[in-house]
Amino acid sequence: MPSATEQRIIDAAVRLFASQGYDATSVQEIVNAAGITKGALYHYFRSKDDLLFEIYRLLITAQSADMDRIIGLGLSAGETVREILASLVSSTAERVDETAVFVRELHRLGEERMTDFRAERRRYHETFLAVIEKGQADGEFSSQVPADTVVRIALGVVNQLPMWFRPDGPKTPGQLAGEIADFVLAGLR
Amino acid sequence: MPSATEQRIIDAAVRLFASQGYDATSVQEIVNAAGITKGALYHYFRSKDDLLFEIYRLLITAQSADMDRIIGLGLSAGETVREILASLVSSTAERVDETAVFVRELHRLGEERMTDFRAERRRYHETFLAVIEKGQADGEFSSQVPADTVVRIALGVVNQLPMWFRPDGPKTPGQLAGEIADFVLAGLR
DNA sequence: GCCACCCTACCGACCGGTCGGTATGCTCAC
DNA sequence: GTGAGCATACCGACCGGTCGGTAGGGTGGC
Repeated sequence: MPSATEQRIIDAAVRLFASQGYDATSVQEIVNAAGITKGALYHYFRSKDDLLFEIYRLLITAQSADMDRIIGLGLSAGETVREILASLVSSTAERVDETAVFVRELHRLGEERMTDFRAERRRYHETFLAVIEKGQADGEFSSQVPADTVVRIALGVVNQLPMWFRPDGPKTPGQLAGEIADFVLAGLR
Repeated sequence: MPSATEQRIIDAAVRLFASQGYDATSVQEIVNAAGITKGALYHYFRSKDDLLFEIYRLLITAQSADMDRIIGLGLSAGETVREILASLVSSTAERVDETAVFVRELHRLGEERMTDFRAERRRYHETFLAVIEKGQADGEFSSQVPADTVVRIALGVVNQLPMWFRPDGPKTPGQLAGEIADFVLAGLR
């Protein structure tokens, strides 16, 4: 469990990285925004890169846990797809800054961490894929469009969400999640 | 029309920006990759930012021209949507690096250029939106999912394309374009 | 024919400033 | 007293951009 100071560093970093980008944000700006000093930051994080990676880790961990929980419910393919999308859209809408940083700065991951990340994403991807393929095999979904393309489309929208979603916009995360799920499921009939 | 040297600068910059990010790429790296010197680069571009903006400009100009051309064909809503997606997916697949830079470094645009860009994107967005709304009004498309959400989904996939599309992958840009168009149109029935 | 003049294209050493990171030491809870 | 939790001062590397200069080709006056 992170200390209060650690949490403030992460919060400040996420906000700044999201609005300016990782490289354009100096460590000094982060510590100023967090109301601490460099000494404190380097007490908790080994490097600026480590701080970025910690943001990734928190996001990925939460998403994977959500996915596993939903799969565990044992719903039908259609209901599972709806639940996954609803949960993903909602959690992404609530953490737009984290997601924006994540999507934009992914390429900064070093070789080793990139490998780890790809493995985790692949697992996530294939879990989702399996749900759709099962739905297709059972005749619940149409097989007109390959399952992997459907997954790409569905996850693509979510990753792009930070580009246009605004918390003060006309639609609540819940509404949006419903509309997106409706559309994806309509495409699978 | 850009000179050969200018073109080499742009090509090198696109490649480096795509693989490392804008800030992480130094001007020196660009000129080394292009086989020229800093003097030459600053002879053609006023700043590193200008170079980035030129990359955006080329991409946006081409996309808008494609869209206008397709609208001008006077096809049905369904055929228009298919044509727009096919052309967008294909051109994006052919210029993954440009698109990756574009999506990732958008936030670096200054105030004025950002305003210009938003106006152009809005125009693009609303042209696409109008096609879908017309299809819905004519009864060619279902109105179950709001047209703006459909547009968001469709354009979202395209922007995410650089994240996973590989030219040496199993699917050609044409196949992919077809599958994506199929799925979007299936969701609109 | 030729030379003075100029212009575009380009070179590369250099500068002011910024940045990530470190070294050192204080302080206070246990 | 001792280690976790910080603050402060500072370092060296690097970066975007500048600037004085050059190479070479075109052009017009004679």
